Amino acid sequence: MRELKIFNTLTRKKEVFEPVTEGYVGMYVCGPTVYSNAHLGNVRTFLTFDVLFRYLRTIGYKVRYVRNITDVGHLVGDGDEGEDKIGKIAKLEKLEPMEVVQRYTNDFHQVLEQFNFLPPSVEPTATGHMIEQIEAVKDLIEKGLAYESKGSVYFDIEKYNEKGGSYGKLSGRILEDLLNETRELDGQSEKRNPLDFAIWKNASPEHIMQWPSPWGMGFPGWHLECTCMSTKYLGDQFDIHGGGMDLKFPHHECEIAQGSSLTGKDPVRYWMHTNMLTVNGQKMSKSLGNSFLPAQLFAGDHELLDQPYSPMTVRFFMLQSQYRSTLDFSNDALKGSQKAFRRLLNGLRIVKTLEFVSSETEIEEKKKTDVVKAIEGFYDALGDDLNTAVGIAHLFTMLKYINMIYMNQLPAAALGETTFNALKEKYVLFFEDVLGLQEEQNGSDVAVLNGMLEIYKEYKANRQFDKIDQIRAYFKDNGMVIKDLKHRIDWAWEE
RNA sequence: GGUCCCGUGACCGAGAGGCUAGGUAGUGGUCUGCAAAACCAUGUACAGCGGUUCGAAUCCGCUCGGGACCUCCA
Repeated sequence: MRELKIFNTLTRKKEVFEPVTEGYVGMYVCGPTVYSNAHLGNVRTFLTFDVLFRYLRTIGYKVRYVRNITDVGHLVGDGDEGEDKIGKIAKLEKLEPMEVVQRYTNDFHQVLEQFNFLPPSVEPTATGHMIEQIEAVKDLIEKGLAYESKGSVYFDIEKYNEKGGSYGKLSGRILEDLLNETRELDGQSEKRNPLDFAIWKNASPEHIMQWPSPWGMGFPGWHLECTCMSTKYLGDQFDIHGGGMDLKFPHHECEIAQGSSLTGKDPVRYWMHTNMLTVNGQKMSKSLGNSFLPAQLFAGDHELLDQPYSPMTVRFFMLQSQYRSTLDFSNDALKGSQKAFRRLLNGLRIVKTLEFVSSETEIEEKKKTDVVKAIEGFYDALGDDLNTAVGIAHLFTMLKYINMIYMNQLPAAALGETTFNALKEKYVLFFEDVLGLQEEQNGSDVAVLNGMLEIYKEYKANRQFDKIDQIRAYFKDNGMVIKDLKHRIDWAWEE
């Protein structure tokens, strides 16, 4: 098994990954609250873990990837006092809450599919784990770490810390500072301490999402679902927990508090947090109103865009940066990625057709080493805290040799058969399986294209250049170009 | 106000004490009916000012600029 280093938020260091159980990885990622459309910022986070999932499998791990859907309990506005997000939309649009949930769950799935994400192993929902959550609340009360107040139940931060917990350790916060800085909010009288958070909320009669519980009708607190679902499917302590940086505090901090209180174990070994996607240097977020919807991007239908960009272009664009850096979203950057991605994509088509031809040619050691280094470099880069940017740099080195062979600038034999085959095999593996990039279909029929190329050849033999230009124009209109090479005629996606 | 992060060439973006990241754009070349593609060559970039060091984009300090979290957010 190749070594994987992960930057662990808990220790603020890169650590060599060691799974709880050899050969197996349990990974949990906080999924979306399905009350609105997924935007590109959300996509970046899920993309990071999609690539991690793919990479872990590629290097031989058996991975159970759990990504939840939050369909209740996530409140609008401040702390524990707002309305349920889904309930609010349901009321506004006069829908059943489950209709809201279904609509945006479908949207979420559709978006992820467009970006070629692998489905997780388990995709649990909060409403589907009501019993587990109620049991967890009971348990926490019994352990003296939670208390009931007016039909709601709160987690007791002070008790937790008295018993050896250290609330704030993930986000680097000091409890005293937090206590001093907490803003006074209305209705906090229900809590003993402003930092305490709801694990069960009392529901007023008009609240449309509620369930019976020992504390009356109500619904679970947001943080609790992740604790219940992660430990249910991955165990009391599991390997990797991921999410956006903005969930570090308080959401993940609360998960640690709940999880370790319930099981006596620190629930997560490696915490990973993805950085934000920014627009003009500012975080893309729903509340700031600067978010892009994938559909707007694909249609080019946004004031900041002057053309559409395909899902794979965007996927590639995001992979060109490291997940812990902010990534700024701009037209110019996207354009560069589009061109670069098409080059790589044409390389994919080409490499699949290349065959080794043995010849008298001597092996060119320098080039051979170059290829081998690029292949190893790709693995090393991904193994170094998922550095896809560096991985892609190595992919471009591989592309260069693929192109040289294809163009007859370098005989395949100069690399030696083993290296040639590795180049061919790994390029496809890295591109498709690890990075999750793929050909984007536009419905062109390869047989028809090849027929046109035959005609092109005839015209060329007859030096009928006007006809040739016509064919070229036709290809261009369809996003393709004809590659008129010395030794062959082929087509490629226009870059 | 508290905690933390970032500022890299025309643009995007890796790296994190000595070793050409990469991509896009530009320029020159090889090739070509012409193109395109491909390949080759080409940029003395690391916000500013000090300091540590044989050596700093990388470490330390200050200044300027930007951002995140502290409240729902991936």
